Amino acid sequence: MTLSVVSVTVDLVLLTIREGKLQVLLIRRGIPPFEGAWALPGGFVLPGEDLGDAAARELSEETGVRPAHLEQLGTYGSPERDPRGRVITVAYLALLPDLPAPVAGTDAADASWRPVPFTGLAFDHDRILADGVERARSKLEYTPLATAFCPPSFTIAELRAVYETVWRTRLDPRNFHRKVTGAAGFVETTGESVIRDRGRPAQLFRRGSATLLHPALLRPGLGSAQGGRSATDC
Amino acid sequence: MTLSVVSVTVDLVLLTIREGKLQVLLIRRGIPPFEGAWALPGGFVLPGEDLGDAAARELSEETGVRPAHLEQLGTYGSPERDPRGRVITVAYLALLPDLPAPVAGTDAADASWRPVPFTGLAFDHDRILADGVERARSKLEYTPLATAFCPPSFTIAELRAVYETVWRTRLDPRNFHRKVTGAAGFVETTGESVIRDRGRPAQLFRRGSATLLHPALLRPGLGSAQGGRSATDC
DNA sequence: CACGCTTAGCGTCATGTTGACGATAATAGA
DNA sequence: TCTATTATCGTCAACATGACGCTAAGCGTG
Repeated sequence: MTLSVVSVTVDLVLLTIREGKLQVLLIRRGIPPFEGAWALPGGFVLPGEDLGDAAARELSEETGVRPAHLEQLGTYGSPERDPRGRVITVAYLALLPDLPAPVAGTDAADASWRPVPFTGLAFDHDRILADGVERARSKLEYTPLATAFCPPSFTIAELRAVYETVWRTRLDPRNFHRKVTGAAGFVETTGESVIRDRGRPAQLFRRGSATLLHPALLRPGLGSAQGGRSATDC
Repeated sequence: MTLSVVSVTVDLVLLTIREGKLQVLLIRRGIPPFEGAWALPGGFVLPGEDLGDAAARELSEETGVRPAHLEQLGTYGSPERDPRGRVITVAYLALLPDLPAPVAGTDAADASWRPVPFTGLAFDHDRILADGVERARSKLEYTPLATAFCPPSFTIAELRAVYETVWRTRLDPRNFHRKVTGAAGFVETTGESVIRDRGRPAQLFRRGSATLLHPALLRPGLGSAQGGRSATDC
């Protein structure tokens, strides 16, 4: 049996909502291949390092934040994906609130948030980014992960803005309010209230303890069609 | 930056339903490490071979069947998972009908179907198997993948037996019939009918064209609890 | 300070989905 | 023919959903 020796990297799809748009953290590559192109942040897995630890380390290096949520997205290993040789990458997905410090101490050439969709990335990162966005869209349906985009306390309207931004849809504020407050463990009230724009003050909420939404918040529109085939299908 | 050179394998979680039980294909290891222990089938990725291709090749080698469905399950890369050194594995999940030929030309010591749950596997395969079973359970909810366990044509009762076996639940035959025939594109009638056990003859169906079930068939019982944290979470 | 603008949050209603379960149909075997 | 057994259709109450009316509670302005 021929033993294939390869290099392994982790790449991060870091999503946030800034200026009302879904954005992804990209770095501009300072070295070949794809010098000057935008790419997902990432790096080689260190010897003796677990994959999830490598992803958390990269996340910390890039943003300085402790991840509210970091999940494995998929592994990409096409033989031609890296001109330097056989490099497979394990992609991770994280959802972050709008960070106060734009991008903390980063070792990359330069890093910045870019609105998605964004194409022309190095390697197969277009595909990885697309898979990450689709994963995020679908996870908002049946998990309370939308709160990962929010600060510790937030209003229902702000949570709704997360859904509207990620799903690129408009949701009825009254029905949304009913469903969010009705889903067990999604959010819990803090007792405080604030005035965000104009109008009546809104209650502040924090994340609840549920890990799964019941009932789920299904995306409107797509009756039974869609079914975006993901990279993990064969 | 220290470049970590590792070996990459693919491992397969092949699930089927035999004798009314959910079973997984295991091989008995003929060489160290874990000589004599049961393990998931798998092998090294060949140079120049894509990950999905490697999984499909292993599947073909083990079972001789063309996969009805083969999806990436996750990647496992703990530094201690293989005593021989740094080996990370990309796990794939396939759901198969009860194969006529038990296990076709296999190169492994010996291979056989074992009922799940089954523990004591080599490496971290206990974990991978558990993740695969949980993935299969959850995919039955919102995809028509249960038909992958069935032969080309099947009765509603046989499809229900798939759900009952995988979910370890009992389902109401009348409600199940209504939901399956009501979900657009799940199954389509062939016009034929057969007598399986005793009783009234049942219509035969084949898979429909849908890739997503609408509405979904949710597992009964688990109100909002569960939330099995998967290996891909961090 | 009254008025209108704006957003929050509650209520209503028709429709669709779900679980529980009754009723009937169609076969084999006694 | 009768009975056991399974398939399939129907009914009903409880709940979820989308569309949308209505009131509450702030602000700014004249």
